[in-house]
Amino acid sequence: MSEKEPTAPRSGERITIREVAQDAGVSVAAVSKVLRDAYGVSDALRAKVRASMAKLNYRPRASARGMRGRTYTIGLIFPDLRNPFFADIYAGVNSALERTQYQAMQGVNTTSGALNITSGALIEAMIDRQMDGLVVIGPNMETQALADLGARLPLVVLGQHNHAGDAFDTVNNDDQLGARLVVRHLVANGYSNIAMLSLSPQNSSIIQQREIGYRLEMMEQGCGDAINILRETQVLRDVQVSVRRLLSGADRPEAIFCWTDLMAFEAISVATEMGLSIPEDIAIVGYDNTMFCDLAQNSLTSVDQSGELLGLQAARLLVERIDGRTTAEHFMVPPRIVARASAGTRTEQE
Amino acid sequence: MSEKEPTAPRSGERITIREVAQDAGVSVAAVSKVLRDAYGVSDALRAKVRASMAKLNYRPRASARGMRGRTYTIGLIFPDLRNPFFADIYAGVNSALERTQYQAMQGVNTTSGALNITSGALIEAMIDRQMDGLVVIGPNMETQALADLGARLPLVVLGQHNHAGDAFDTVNNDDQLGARLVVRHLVANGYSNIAMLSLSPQNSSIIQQREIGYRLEMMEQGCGDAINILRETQVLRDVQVSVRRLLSGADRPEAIFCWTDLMAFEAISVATEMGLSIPEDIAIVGYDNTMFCDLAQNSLTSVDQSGELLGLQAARLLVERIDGRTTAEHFMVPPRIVARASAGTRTEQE
DNA sequence: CTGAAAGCGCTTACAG
DNA sequence: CTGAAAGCGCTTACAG
Repeated sequence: MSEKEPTAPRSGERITIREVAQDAGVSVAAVSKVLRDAYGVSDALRAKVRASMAKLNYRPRASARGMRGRTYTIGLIFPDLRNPFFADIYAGVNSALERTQYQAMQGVNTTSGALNITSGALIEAMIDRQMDGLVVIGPNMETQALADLGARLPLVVLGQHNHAGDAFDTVNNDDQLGARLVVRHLVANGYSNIAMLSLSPQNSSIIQQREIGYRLEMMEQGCGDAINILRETQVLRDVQVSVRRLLSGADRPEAIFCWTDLMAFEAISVATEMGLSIPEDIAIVGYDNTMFCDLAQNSLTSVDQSGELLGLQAARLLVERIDGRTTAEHFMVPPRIVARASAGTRTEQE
Repeated sequence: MSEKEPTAPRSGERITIREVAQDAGVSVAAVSKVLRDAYGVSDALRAKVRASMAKLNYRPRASARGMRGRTYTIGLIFPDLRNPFFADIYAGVNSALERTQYQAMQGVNTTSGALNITSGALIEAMIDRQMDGLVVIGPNMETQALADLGARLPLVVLGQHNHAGDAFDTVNNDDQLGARLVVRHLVANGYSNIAMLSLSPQNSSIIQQREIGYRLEMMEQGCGDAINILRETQVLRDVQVSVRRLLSGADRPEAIFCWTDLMAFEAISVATEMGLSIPEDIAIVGYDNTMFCDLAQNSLTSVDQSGELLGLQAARLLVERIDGRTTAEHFMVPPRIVARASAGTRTEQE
């Protein structure tokens, strides 16, 4: 190799724990202890080692540490990269990890189109790479599969309401309440014939919770007869066709509650193409309160689920698990409706 | 630990190379060779080892491999997660890696607001974790800093036009041509007073190239007098203020070329709020051809830079570098304009 | 073509 | 509190 070293460490490549030990005049084991903030080192020794580490610009190699201990790396598994909501979660995870030795490495689960099953490949790849723990986001996995995974390594699941004993922690937005808030808001604004655009297949407990919330609140608001759940895949083409059919029908609803902003934007698009005005002809509500909701061309009423807080809690819980907690914890964040023009007060038509 | 093993490997935890060797009746070194597809093993031995690996469900540990050889992990560094364009790049990287042993791990460079400098922290964390190579996307780093990084490990830079000898490969969209295409398209559709909304600080060579393309083509089209470049940070608030000022002025341009779709969506929002119609009052063009361009409420004319192809090439080049190539390669993808309503044919006003 | 041995850079018991 | 030795699971020269 013809590599030139910028700061030219004497031995050749990278500074190792051995060189730090030599420089500080202590044993390799002592340096290791300082590195891990382990119990049983004098302040004097710690200071000497710290000084040498700084002087030599020492950085431990995660893979070597992982051979016996931890890699100080946690895996983050996203279901998708297109939804800007995930950026909030990521920010939260990072801010929780900021003052720790942990670093998050992210992977996106490649779901094959409409099938949308979380493949084990990425998870196995992360385990092969010795992740100390995993945060899995919005997985389309059976609860049992998650429990099995949680038996193999520390696991926090974000966006899954089903528990499985102490196998893993969960962090969730209260999706049932979120859906209720949407219905309440619409009813308060004068809408009663409210349809819901949901996801197919609806094996995700998030979807299930939102559907339940929608149903229950519709009934409580006396709109039980109008309950109408349309389930569609995430494929844009399919969504468009579905929405178009819904809006063309004789019994066109007054409002559509879309399970995610991305679908709501599609609904706005179709309505616009059909020459309908929002919310006069059709009110639309989304979920996630994505940054695009604020744009005037969307002005989409949506449910904020505090993605950053969700990510923060998930990372915090995972580090606790890595540090030895073996009982499950479940964190739930309250949703909040953000009102915009797309579901503004209904004005009588004819 | 009270962990239960699902498939119950005899020894306790995970199957190691030693157990495979024992099962196959060969040496540990032989298994290692089969694992690495290394030169010098008989077909018979290879078959035996493969059979044992499959039977025992053996999976090598990346960190152990990394102690002497490779981790078969490459780092992907994104500047941001909010731009859906990056999802295309990610898909391309993954499809290039699909049939290899390599796995991409992704990190997002946390840029601090308007400052937008690629911090070394994430890069160092990736090096600590023994990434075999790095794909850095749209970095705001000096060319020299990239060259230094390339001297430390295999490096491909995506979205940076400046070369530095053989230190790293680059993969780019032809941004200068892309900007030219925008101007040509607008001029062909009847617009001549075309402003450009660019990024500040414009230390990215992508931005520089797009500005150059805009300037040159404006001059060649005889619109040199109308050249007007506005530079704004990525902060939404700032963009809104800038666009509003631009659109309120007495000399309002006929069209705005925005350096990225995200900014174009903001421009559409501001124009909409001001009661202007698009493209009658103001035409708008973006860059990236994000999925949101297709929505009727945006219908944004944009430049497609084939994100997936960019990602694919970057990963391919990186694996070549890891495999020993030491001379630089530079890959350039031609851009393509995608015409939509936001820059449709200009109709005379007064 | 095949294998025994050393070693990668750490952590982990275990002595002192 | 401190350190010498063994070992984590692989790969790498080097013999045979």
